[in-house]
Amino acid sequence: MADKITWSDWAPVSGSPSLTPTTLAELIDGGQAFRWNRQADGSWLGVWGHHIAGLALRHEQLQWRAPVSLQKQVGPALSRYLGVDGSQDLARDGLPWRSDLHLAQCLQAFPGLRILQQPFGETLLCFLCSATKQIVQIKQMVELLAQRHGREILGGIHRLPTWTEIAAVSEPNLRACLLGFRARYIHQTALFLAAHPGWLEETESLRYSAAKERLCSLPGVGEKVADCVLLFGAGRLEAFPVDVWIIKTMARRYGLDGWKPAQIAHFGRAHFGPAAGLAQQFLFAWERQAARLARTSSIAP
DNA sequence: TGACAGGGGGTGT
DNA sequence: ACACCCCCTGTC
Repeated sequence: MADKITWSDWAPVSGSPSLTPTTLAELIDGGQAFRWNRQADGSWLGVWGHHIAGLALRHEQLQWRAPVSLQKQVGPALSRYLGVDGSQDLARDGLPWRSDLHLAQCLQAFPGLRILQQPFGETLLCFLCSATKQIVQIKQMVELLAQRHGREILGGIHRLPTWTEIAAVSEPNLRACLLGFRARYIHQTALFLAAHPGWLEETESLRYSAAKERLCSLPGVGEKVADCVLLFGAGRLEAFPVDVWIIKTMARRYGLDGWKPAQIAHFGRAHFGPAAGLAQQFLFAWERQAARLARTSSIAP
């Protein structure tokens, strides 16, 4: 399928820090994005918007390539997508790692990890799929949505459907993409967005709290999903999504046993500051890795 | 090897 | 608190 494609040569991603295979996997396949897949040769193939790219590591240096016909647009789009402009380095240094030993440990464990800057509408769609689902399953839904309802880009690879395109799909047909009860939320959201042109773009431009309030008015969007959309799809680093992993990690590493999600979110923003969402990503990566290690070595995390 | 629970990046009532 | 859908994963 993807082998019909003529690829450009591999080239370094300028501005990217060196990465370990683990951190690269955490960055593009760790729950921020759902359309990166490992290929037989160990490289990654990914799709966002109407872009297709390959990523690979050579001696910890990040390399990229693109289908030759798309190469010109993919280059700049990829830099933006990966957030390698340096702004996140400042944000990262501004985190309270000097006084927070656990945070320092997390930052050190995943050097180069960052927040992706994905297309806003697409991020909303992906996180509407995410409720009580694991990454593998979310990827499956998103892939079906793309293959069945999104326009083909190249070589059998499809982009995700736009909200306008989704509005034209019946709820049963959405459900057939393994969406379960999420199909109704996505269908209703699509109808709302179709009836309110410009609503999404306007939401993206609002300040964090106003944007979050608007997102939460959509069916199927609560605080957690809204924060994910604003963090991973609009670069709002102050968004601090609280999911079961963060609840676990805040209980265990910060002594917040029994705290409710809203309380944890409040603590997170107060403790980690304006880039709380970036801190969240490191804590999240750490907790997931601890769980993986525990599973393979049967040692309590 | 195949069937069978159990539970899963939440949201809405 | 519990239903909402239903696929993955770990077990027997």
